[in-house]
Parts: sequence; C-alpha cells; structure tokens
Amino acid sequence: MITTDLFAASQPARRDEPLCDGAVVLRGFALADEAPLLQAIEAIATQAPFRHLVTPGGLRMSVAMTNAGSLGWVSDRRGYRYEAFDPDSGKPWPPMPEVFQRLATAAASCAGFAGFVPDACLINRYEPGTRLSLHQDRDERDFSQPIVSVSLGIPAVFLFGGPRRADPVRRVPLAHGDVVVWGDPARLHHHGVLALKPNHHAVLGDARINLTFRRAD
DNA sequence: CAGTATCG
DNA sequence: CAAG
Repeated sequence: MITTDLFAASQPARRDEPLCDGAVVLRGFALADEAPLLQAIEAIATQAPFRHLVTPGGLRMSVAMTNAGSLGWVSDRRGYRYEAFDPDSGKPWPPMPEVFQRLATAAASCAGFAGFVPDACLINRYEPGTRLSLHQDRDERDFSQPIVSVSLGIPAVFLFGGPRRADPVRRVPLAHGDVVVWGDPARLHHHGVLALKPNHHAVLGDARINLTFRRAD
C-alpha cells in the first residue's frame, strides 16, 4: 500500500486520455526520446527526401511524406499500397531506427496492445495550411495490429471518428510529444488532421512531423 | 474521398 | 470573411 503510493508519487504524471474503446492519447509519451527521434528523422529524410504523393484521383496531397522500415506507404494513380522500394530512388526505404521501434512498441503496450512490432513507419511533414482529410488506414494485412501515431513540432487538431465516414468526429488537440494509439475495436475508425494554423516550434521550425507506425505485412 | 469546391 |  505504502510502496504503491510512493511509486505513484515518484512517477511523472501520466494523463492518458481514452478516445473510445481501443483508442487512447498518451500525452507527452515521446518527450523522453525527442533528441534521438529528431536526429533519426533528419537522417531518413536525407536518404529518402519528403515528397508530395498523388491520390488515385490524380490530386496532390498537401502533406509531404517519406518512410522508414521494410515497407513504405505510397499512393499514385494506381492506388494506395505498401512498397519495399522508394519509387523516387529505386532503393529500399531507410531501415526503421531502433529508437522508433522501441517507442512504438512501448506506446502500444501502454495502450493495451502487447507485442506490437511495426514494419513500416510513414513520416508526414505538415506546414501551416497542410491538412489530411478523413480516411481509414486499411492497406495493412492484419487489422488486429494497432496504429501508433507520434506528434512532433507545432500543434495540430487530430480528427477521430468512427467506422463509418458519417459517424461523429471528435477533435483532439495534439502537441509535441503526444502519442495516439488505436487498435482492435477502433482499428478502422476514420481519422484526419485539420489544416495547421501558422505556428512555430523551437526545434522543428514551422513544421509538424508525424510518425505513423504500422504492421503492414 | 489520404481530394476540392460550394454553400449557409 | 474565416471557420466548418
């Protein structure tokens, strides 16, 4: 009893915010790994530069993307899919940094998804005005595996809806270091990001970087 | 429809 | 006219 109280008092205050059954926001979860995370992102962007993909409808996405891991998410006129090779360079995507994998596995575990080992990390770069309309992540093989989303840089408003597009949508402000995890009952829920407001972050400048971890294969 | 344009 |  006393040991429990002492333990609780010695831990940083964790304010986990459940969004619904199967989805939770872990406030500040990535802050401890901020420096190595940013260094790894910079190295990845050097090998596989951010680029604007085109939707199957032929429209340019406002968010700039790259990938790390054995598979990377891509979109073009042929559709959405995962590819082992960067279409721009013909080379494999940069490998998943150890700090990425460790963070994703730990966050998933905290959210109740033990044994999550991502093989793909989609890296999205937002600038003021960038948005991502409501969609589902449904290009992966195993929907029993969760999605882990890490926010870095300037804040954004995350949209989290339900399994049907017309379902009510919650607005969730996300700050530097916040992590969202959604899985099993909420794995196919719609989600998106409102257009970013003009803002500045001391380290990342006028940008938000989002890491989205998936088990694609 | 991982999009925009148009409207109240 | 910006936000939704």
